[in-house]
Amino acid sequence: MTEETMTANAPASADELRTAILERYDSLSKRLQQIARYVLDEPNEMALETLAVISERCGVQPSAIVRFAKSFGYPGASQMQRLFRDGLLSGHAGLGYGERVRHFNEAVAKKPESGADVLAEFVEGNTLALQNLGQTVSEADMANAVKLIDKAETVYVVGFRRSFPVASYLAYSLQQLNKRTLFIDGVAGLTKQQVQTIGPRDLLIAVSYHPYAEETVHAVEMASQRGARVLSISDSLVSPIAKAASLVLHVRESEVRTFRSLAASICLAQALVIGFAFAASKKKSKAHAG
Amino acid sequence: MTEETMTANAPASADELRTAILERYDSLSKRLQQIARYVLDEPNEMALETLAVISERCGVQPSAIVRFAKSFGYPGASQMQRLFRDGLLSGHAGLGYGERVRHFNEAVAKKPESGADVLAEFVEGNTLALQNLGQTVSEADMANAVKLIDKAETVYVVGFRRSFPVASYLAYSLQQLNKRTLFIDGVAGLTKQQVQTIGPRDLLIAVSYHPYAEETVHAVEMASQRGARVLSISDSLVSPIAKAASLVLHVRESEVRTFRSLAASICLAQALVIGFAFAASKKKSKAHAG
DNA sequence: CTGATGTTGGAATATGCGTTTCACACAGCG
DNA sequence: CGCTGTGTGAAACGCATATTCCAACATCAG
Repeated sequence: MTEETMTANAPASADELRTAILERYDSLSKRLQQIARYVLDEPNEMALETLAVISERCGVQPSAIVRFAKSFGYPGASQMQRLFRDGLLSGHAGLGYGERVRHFNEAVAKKPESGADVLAEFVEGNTLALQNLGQTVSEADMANAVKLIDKAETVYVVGFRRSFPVASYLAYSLQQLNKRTLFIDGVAGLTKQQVQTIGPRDLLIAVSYHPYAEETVHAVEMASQRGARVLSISDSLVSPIAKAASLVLHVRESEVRTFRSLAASICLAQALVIGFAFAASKKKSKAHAG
Repeated sequence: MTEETMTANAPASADELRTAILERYDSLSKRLQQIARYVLDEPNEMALETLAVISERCGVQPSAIVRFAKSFGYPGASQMQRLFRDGLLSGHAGLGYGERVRHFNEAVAKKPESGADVLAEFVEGNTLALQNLGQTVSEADMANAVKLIDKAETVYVVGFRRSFPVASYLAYSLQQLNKRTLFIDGVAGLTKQQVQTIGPRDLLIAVSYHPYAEETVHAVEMASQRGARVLSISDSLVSPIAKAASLVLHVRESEVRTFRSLAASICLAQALVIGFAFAASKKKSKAHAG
């Protein structure tokens, strides 16, 4: 039996497949060895080129690749390709990120109605969102954001509804660090009046997610008009608070049963604050020395 | 001329396309803007999912995506997808797995001076905290907490300083779900007066971490004296707000460079809210049926 | 209100894909 | 030398996909 279709014990990750190939390499036929080499050497190509392209690149027939995949227990070559795609998405964080995302979505798709393991879903979803955050927000963005805070004479913070917790955290923490901070909390309907005091040397940190609160959008526009810098934390690069911003930090929150989370945003906010804390302390010690 | 097929000056890289979208975003039609947002926000999906999947994810017809691509000068949507795939490749370009791990470890080892290092640490720390949360908080606890909320006539929510974001999130979300909620926000120093209205059929949700804010502790004591139930979210089972509580949800937050996080607490709060949402909707439908 | 212009959704179409099939090549063995 | 079983290549198949097309719809100027 040359082609055993035992889907059961097929390698479930790119790394597992790699080791499996190395084990069985000697027992493979010449052509299959040729493919094996290519699979080991060019995981990227395997991930996102079509079978036709791959087969041409390594001088093999498409059917041979299908045979190769089957000999390792996959129903077809596509399923094997998926492993490499998942690996590509995962970056260097956890293994099998892509697969976990898919698995997670599938699990959530069906309605268990248990209500109790909602927590488990959130833990999983937020974990994924955090991993994603670490990968999508660049070092440069963080550095620039910290610089914006550092240079500002006064930091204004605004965020309503769902964004309010994030904004309040930012305001509270910055104040704790002795940064001159004004939290636009909307109490007594004084939002506009509070924003109107912003000036060209100040920074407005605006937090808003879809659907974007009117007050926040207005605050951003007003701050921009008055010449202040704007740092936006949002879920889209084209959100109403992103256009006029000097810098946009893009957060993709997990969404569980139509409820979007905030854990990733809180995480980002906190990283921002602490990044600023270190920058500030460094500057201070430098000033003392000089 | 709605669809000009000018392949000549189409953006040649993912970044170019991004800026091109941002430029022309306002002049796009509603549906095309919807797609633009997705393209900007989910480059990974754009890279390796099929048109059918993408169109479903952002609630659009496949043909609309083709139109979008054509409006930016591509002959079809596939050509646009290629950009993102190439970008994905260059992003992780050539880094072997071992090399990536090494790079990551080096980044964590050195003292954090730029923001991204801090972010990476937080992502790691919060991930662990989330996992821990999933393991330590039992289903029974969650179910009981939900029951407490469900039975309460009015839910009072209190939390100051670092706990304020969590409390404000709880208050906002419960209110959204049409639960009668009173957020004790401490505005105008009316904390005591607000708590004094609590009664035996009400619930106080108190959020507090070390060092425990006086006002929160007082609020818990007062609520307990007045015969109300108390649900405490805290970092210790013997904290001042735990003693008098009907139920304590124990959250162990991650601590990075002496700054404690909030991601796990937010996660718990959200799970709580959604657990309640399901319980409420189930109850409602049951009432309708009976 | 009306017509013109641009936009949208969904069925129809055609292309390209992965997969299967089958004939052939080749080695092992009687 | 012929038979058998396995590996291989090329073409055919079926299918999913991207794409096209057209009718219905929204928008807006006059």
